[in-house]
Amino acid sequence: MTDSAGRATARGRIDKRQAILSAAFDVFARRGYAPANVAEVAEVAGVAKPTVYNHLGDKENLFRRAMEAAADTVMERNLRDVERLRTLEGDLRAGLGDVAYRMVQTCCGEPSRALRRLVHAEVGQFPELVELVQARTAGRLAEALADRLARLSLEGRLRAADPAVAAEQFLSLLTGPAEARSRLGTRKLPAAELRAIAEAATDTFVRAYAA
Amino acid sequence: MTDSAGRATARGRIDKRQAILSAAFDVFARRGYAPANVAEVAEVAGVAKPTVYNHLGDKENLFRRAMEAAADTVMERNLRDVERLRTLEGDLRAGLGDVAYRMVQTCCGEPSRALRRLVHAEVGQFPELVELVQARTAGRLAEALADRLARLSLEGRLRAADPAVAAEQFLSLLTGPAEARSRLGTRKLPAAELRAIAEAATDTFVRAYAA
Amino acid sequence: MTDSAGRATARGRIDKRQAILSAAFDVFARRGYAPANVAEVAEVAGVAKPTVYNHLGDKENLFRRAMEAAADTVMERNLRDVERLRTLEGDLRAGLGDVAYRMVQTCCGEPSRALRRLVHAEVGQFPELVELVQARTAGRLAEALADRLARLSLEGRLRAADPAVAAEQFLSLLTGPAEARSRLGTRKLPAAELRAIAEAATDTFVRAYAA
Amino acid sequence: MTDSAGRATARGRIDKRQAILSAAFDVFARRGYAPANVAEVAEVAGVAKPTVYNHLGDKENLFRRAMEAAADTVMERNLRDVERLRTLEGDLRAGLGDVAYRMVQTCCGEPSRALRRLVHAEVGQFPELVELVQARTAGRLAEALADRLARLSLEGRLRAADPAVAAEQFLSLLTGPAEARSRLGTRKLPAAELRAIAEAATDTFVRAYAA
DNA sequence: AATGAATGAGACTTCATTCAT
DNA sequence: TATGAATGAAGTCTCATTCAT
Repeated sequence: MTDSAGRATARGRIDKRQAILSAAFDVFARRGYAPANVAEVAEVAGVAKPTVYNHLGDKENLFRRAMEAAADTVMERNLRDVERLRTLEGDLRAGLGDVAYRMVQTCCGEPSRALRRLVHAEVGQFPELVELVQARTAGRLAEALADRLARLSLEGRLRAADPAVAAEQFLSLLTGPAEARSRLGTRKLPAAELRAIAEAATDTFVRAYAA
Repeated sequence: MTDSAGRATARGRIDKRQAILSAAFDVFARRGYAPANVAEVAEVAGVAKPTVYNHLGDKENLFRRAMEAAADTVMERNLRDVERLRTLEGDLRAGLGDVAYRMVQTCCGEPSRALRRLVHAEVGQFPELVELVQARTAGRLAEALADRLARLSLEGRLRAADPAVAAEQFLSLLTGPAEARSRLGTRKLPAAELRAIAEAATDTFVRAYAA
Repeated sequence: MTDSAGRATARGRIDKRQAILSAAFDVFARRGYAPANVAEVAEVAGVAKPTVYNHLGDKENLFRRAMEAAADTVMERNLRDVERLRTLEGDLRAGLGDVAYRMVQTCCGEPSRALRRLVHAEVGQFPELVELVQARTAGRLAEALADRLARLSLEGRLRAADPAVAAEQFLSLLTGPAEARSRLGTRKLPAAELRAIAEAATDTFVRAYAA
Repeated sequence: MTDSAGRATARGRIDKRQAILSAAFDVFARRGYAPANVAEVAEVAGVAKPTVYNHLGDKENLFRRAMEAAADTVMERNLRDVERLRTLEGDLRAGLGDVAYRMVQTCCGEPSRALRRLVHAEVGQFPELVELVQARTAGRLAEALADRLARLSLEGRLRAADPAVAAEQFLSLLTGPAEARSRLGTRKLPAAELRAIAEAATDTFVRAYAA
């Protein structure tokens, strides 16, 4: 991390910043914003407390940046799922069902849940996080999905309808029941139940939107 | 201790407890669990700090009881909406649409949103709240809705399907988009948008479930 | 405790006061002055908190009166031991040894220890308690012992010496080692060790004071 | 962190810790454990309240460490007195009397009294302090004294006897009367009375133990 | 006379944040 | 730049004591 003269390299600085942000999200996700303390973040990151302040200012900023970074990470994974939509060549039902299953899985994963939990929790103190995070996660997903659904409409495989609304509803049919059944992540959903949710959502969606 | 004096005292005690619980929910909803402080709860309730402790023990218990009480309040209002389902005599579409509109309204109201926000926020520290609150609010609503949908199936107005799943989906189609559009309550939804959400949800639901 | 008209009798009042004082000493002895709380005293006494205040004013006064009462109780038992000194008719060694044994036993008993502990503990806050309590316990004992030793001097069985000093020393030879060995009451002394202490004290005393 | 800066820092830390411990003993001795408050300790030590917590954890640990440190200090002074026993070359009576006088002086000094008072006071809450403190003060003194008395026995200047018991008794003859006369430190003993006590103790001891 | 309820004051402890090295 | 140490501010909770019945 240091060059021959002992000065920190740019790379080293960045690594340390990443380590801090990652540690911060870890701690915030476990404890929540207020109960989390900077000391623990520093400890998990393997640096001293003032170093956290040097890199990221105060706790609020640390939180914002950590959420941002986490949202980016989650988004990357989400987008990989959306890529699958490209392969909707064969049977519509089967294809959508497969994508749906992947999406519930992702949305029920710890990173997504933690992100969602924290955004909900701190919406009062950090209202801008809703935009910041949702835009990169659920919003981005809905957008990509809408794009694809529009395509399917044009291809005559779905009836004409506002693709944004359709996408929103499809996602709601997935995440709503998943959150309810998992009791907000308290109960781990068995794969079968997850698949059932995906199936039911797809079924309802196709019935309502098939051409 | 007896009769008029006794009843007055007991009533006074209960009133004070209610005042504290109401104040507590108010403060917790505004600040979140950790940042809320008992002093403010006491102030809002118009009592001295130790009185809060006398009545409700410690901060954790105060929180739990306040959430419970708030959930009861919200539930009562929710159930009034569900009553409307009885009047689904005429046009199915119109009837469901009307009920849907009322339900999004209720779910987007401050009490509901605050409750949901707090449950999400503190699910890590108070996992039992999910059951406690959801059972009285969303769960109760879904149940009542399921009952009614089952009836409609028997009457041949909806196709045969698991009414629990149908209810869950109907609610998801309402609350999912509402949460997304209102940015978790950050943005106040105009009545027109709320109605549009209700309409879209009803439309999709009827298409998927009509007999 | 109440007469036919329901008024508390004088006897009832006194009983209640005694109950409170006894409970108070019990609690103070267990917890110490500051950590003891009036609520527990009231509970042990089986009365309500304000009743304690009605009868005994504030916590300080409650403590003083409780100590006084406990000192009286301990004194009574001590004096019974001193009575034994009258029977010092036969062998001096044996007689003194017997009395010594009884005295260490008494001094190591819980009431005596608690009293001593509390006086030591609160000598800073309640300096007058030293006089008040010591006068009735150790002081009274020393005095009685001195009287008896003076008699033995006159009878020519002990050499001439200040009987007050002699008594003081005899008691010190008993209680000093007992306190040290029992680690201030932390360790329960077996009867054999108690007897050994009494024997050693008597032996030294007789060697030093025999005529 | 290295060399001069390092040593200075470490030394500074230690100094601060010592200052806190010393201040703590001061405050505890004046007020007792429970009434003492950490704020005053911090003030007396000239540091901020959290610094006390940084260095010593909580109040209980602060108390224990302060007692330990104070016991060490007292012990050092006690042992200097015991050293005097080496010079028991001339007249036994005179030599012992001299040592006795020094010992009562030490035992009646504020540090000793405060230590004793606190141990007595808190034996209920901190039972391990008895061992911890007594071992370093009275116990250590008794041991050293016993060693010396054993030597005197071997030299034929004292009769054969258990030196531990003899030492214990000698100390009891000194401290018992001193505590009684000073009313547990409430009354300041004039030098003459202190000397009289030392003389009387020595006299009795020599009569009982001289060869 | 006795009690359920209420409160003012204060204690311990934690934590975000800043110095000084 | 990174850190060990220090601190101001704040929060939970307890308790002696007093009202009102």
